[in-house]
Amino acid sequence: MPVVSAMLLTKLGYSIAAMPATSPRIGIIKPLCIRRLTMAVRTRYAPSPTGYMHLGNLRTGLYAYLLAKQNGGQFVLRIEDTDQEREREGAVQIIYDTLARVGMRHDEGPDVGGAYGPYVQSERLDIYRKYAEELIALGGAYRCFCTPEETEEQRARARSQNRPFKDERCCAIPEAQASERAAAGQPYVVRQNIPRTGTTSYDDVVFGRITIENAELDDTVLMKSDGFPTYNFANVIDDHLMEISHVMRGVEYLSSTPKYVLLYQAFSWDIPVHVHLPMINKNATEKLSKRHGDASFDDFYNKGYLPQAIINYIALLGWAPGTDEEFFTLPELVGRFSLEGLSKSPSIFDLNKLRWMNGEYLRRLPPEEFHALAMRWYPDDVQRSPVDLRTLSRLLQNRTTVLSEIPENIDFVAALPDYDAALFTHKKMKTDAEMALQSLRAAGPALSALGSFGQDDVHAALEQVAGRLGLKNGQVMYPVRVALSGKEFTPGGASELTELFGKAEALRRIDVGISKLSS
RNA sequence: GGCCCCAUGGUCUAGAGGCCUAGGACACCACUCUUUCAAGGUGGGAACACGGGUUCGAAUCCCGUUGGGGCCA
Repeated sequence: MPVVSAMLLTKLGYSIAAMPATSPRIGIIKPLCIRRLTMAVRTRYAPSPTGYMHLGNLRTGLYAYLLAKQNGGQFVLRIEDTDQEREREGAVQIIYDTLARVGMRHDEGPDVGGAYGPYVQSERLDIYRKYAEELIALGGAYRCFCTPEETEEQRARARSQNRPFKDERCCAIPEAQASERAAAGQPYVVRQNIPRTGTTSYDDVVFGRITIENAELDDTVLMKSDGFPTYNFANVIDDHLMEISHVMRGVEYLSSTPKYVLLYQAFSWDIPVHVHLPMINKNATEKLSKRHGDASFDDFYNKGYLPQAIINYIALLGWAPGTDEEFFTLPELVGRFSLEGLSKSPSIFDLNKLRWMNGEYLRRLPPEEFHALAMRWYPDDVQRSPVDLRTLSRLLQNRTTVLSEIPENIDFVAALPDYDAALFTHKKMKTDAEMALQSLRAAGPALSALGSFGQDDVHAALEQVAGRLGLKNGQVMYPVRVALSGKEFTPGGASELTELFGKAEALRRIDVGISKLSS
C-alpha cells in the first residue's frame, strides 16, 4: 500500500481527516483514494481571444500544462469567446503561436480536435442552452424577465440593505408560468438560484478550505438574453463535460468559486480539484497592464526575449522547486513541478531578473545559435558591410541581455559616426589628445606591417607599440578603439574591433582619428 | 461598505516548532580581472509587519491589529 505525504493529499484536494493516518504527516491511502489519485489528470487552458497574451494568464496555462504532462494526462486548449465585445481579429492565432513558441503543445483544442469538442465556446451555445434548461428544472436557476430598469431598481434596494442581489420577483414565478412566458417570446436571462441560507465550502489546493455564507452570494446571470452564457456558467459546464480534473485559474475567482460549486452540486456532478493562483503585479500598487506594453508575451518576445527565458522566469513567479536551482527547460519543469511548491502571496514582476535570465540564456547558447538569432537584429547596412558577422556575433554574445539592444550597440559598424575628438581624452585611461595622436600615429604603421590580422596578432602588435612608446597598454588601445568606433563604449576592445574591420578599414578609421586630432 | 484572501531583505523565494547567528537568486555597493563596456571571480549592506498567546523552545501554531490584494456592490 503506497504511503504518501499527507500534505500532498491535502494539496490534491483530499482531507486528511478522511483517511486513516499512522502519524500526523503520513497517511495510508485507502483504495478509494488511490483510484482518484490515479485518475486521469486533465487540465485546460482557457484564454479569451483578446489578442493579448497576458503573462499572468500564460503562467496559469504553463502550470496547467506542467501538471497534466507530469501525470501523463491531457492538456486541453479551450477558447472562451463568449464575451464578443472583447474579441479581436487574429487573436486565436496569437494563442496558437504563443503556445507553439514556448513549446506547450496541447493535446486537444480547436485546431487539433479531440473527443470533447467543440473547443470554442461560441460553438457550444446549444449545449449551454440545454444545461440551462436542465438546471432550471433542477431548481438551480430561474428565468428572470425583468427589464434592465427593474433589475437596477431591485439591485439598488439590495445594495441599500447591504445584501447581495436576488431577483425576488422572478425567482418566485412558478416554473410552468415562466416557461410559458419564455415560449411566448418574452426575453429573459437565466439566473443562478442561490440558497438563502447555509454555507458553501470547497478545498483549494493552494489556499486551503474556503467557506462562504450563501447569503453573501448574488443570483448571477448564467445565460444572457442573447442566448450567450456568461463565464460563470460556461466554465462549469465545459470543465465538467471536458472531464477537467484540475481547474487552474487566477485568485480573482477564489471567492466566486462557491457559486460554481453550487452549480456542480445542483447537477450532482463531481467537483474538480481547484487550484487558484496568486496574481502577478507590476509593482506594489499597479497590476501588469496592457497599457504599459509590459504585460504580454508578445511585448517581450518582440523585444528579443527568448521564449524559454520568459517561461523559465514566470514559472518561478509563484512556484519554487524547493532547491536553489533556477534554470529549467520546459521538459525539466514538467519533471520538477509540484503543487506543493506553489505560493499563495501575489508576486511582482521583476524586469531586472527577467533581463538577467534572458542574458544568461543568450550566453549559454551555442555560438551558432546566438549568431542565427543576432542576424535578425543586424540592420541592412551592417549585413551588407564587409565585416564578418560571425565575428560580430561572437563579440556580442556575452554583452547582450536583450536582442533588441543589438542595433544601438553596433551602430558604428557600417559607417564611422562623426565624433568629437574630446573622446580621446579619458581620465581613467590616462589619455589625452596629444598622447592619443602619438599612439594612433604609431599604431597605424604597426598594424599596416602586420601579415596576419587576427585579434591576437593585433593585440601583440599594439602591446609592442605601447612598449616602444613607454606607454601603458591602455594608452594605446583606448585611442585605437575610439578611432575605430567613434564611441565611448563598444562591444570588444581595440584588437577585437581591428580584427572585425580588417586592415584597410581599420587603417582608414585610424587616419580619420589622426586628422581629427591634428586639426 | 460587505465578504474572501495574503504578509520572510527593494524584488522572486527557501523555511512544515529546535538543523536559523534565517539560506539562495536578481538588483545594489566595493574590490578584482582587464584593450572600453560587458561577462567572470571575491566580498559586503539588506528581511521574519506589529501585539498578544500556546510551548522548555515560534519565521513556523492560535487570536487580534495594521498593511495589501481580490470579488460583489
